[in-house]
Amino acid sequence: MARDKQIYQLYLDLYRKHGDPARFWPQWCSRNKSLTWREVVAIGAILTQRTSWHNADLALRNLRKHGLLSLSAIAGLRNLNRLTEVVRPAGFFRTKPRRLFELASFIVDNYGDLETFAREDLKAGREKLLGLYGIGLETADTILLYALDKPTFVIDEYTKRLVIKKRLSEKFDYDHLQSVFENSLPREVRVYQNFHTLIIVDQKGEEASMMEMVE
DNA sequence: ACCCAGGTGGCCC
DNA sequence: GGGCCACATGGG
Repeated sequence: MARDKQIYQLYLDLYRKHGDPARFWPQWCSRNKSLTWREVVAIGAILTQRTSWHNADLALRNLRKHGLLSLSAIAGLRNLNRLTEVVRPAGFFRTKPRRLFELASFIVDNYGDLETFAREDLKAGREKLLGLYGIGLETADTILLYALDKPTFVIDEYTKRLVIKKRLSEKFDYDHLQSVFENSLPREVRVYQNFHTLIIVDQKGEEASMMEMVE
């Protein structure tokens, strides 16, 4: 089977096996979309860097409890002392608060909110996110795909493991793997979102802990 | 007492 | 430009 057909078939198989992966997304992401759901996704993308979702979730709950679960609240902070304490469960307390503040002030100062930033086209928005401290390829694509509904495929550790296991590529650098997936799938945001989630759910098991942070 | 988890930036050669 | 390495917390 040609590689592109094989990859799309893999998506169909995973979908059939696990069902609609949207049910694994946190409630604030799937249903009950509040005005700030994009912001929670973007903040979560930074908090979960090299960190279990459970720990990132503890930090998200803490942010909400302290009224800091929004980009404007974070951007308005005088210093990072309180933010540091609040996101501590997510680890990397020296870097993550600064990364959150950089993203928040960039969006708030230049666009006001993520709805407005989402008007940038994919390529321009991606370049701008990548220019921020602490936002690399995976975090940028995660924000673009899940918070801004842009069609860019996220390559993470789970995706790489799948590529190795199924021998989908000989090269493993980010850009190449991304093109392998994007060239094999219909260019649809929902397909990219579903596939990425399914890859994780398939490896972690059905109890994928993304379901936490309910209300 | 280990080992791991949706990465990133800063070194080194 | 690829190949290491520190970074921090909570849970198994």
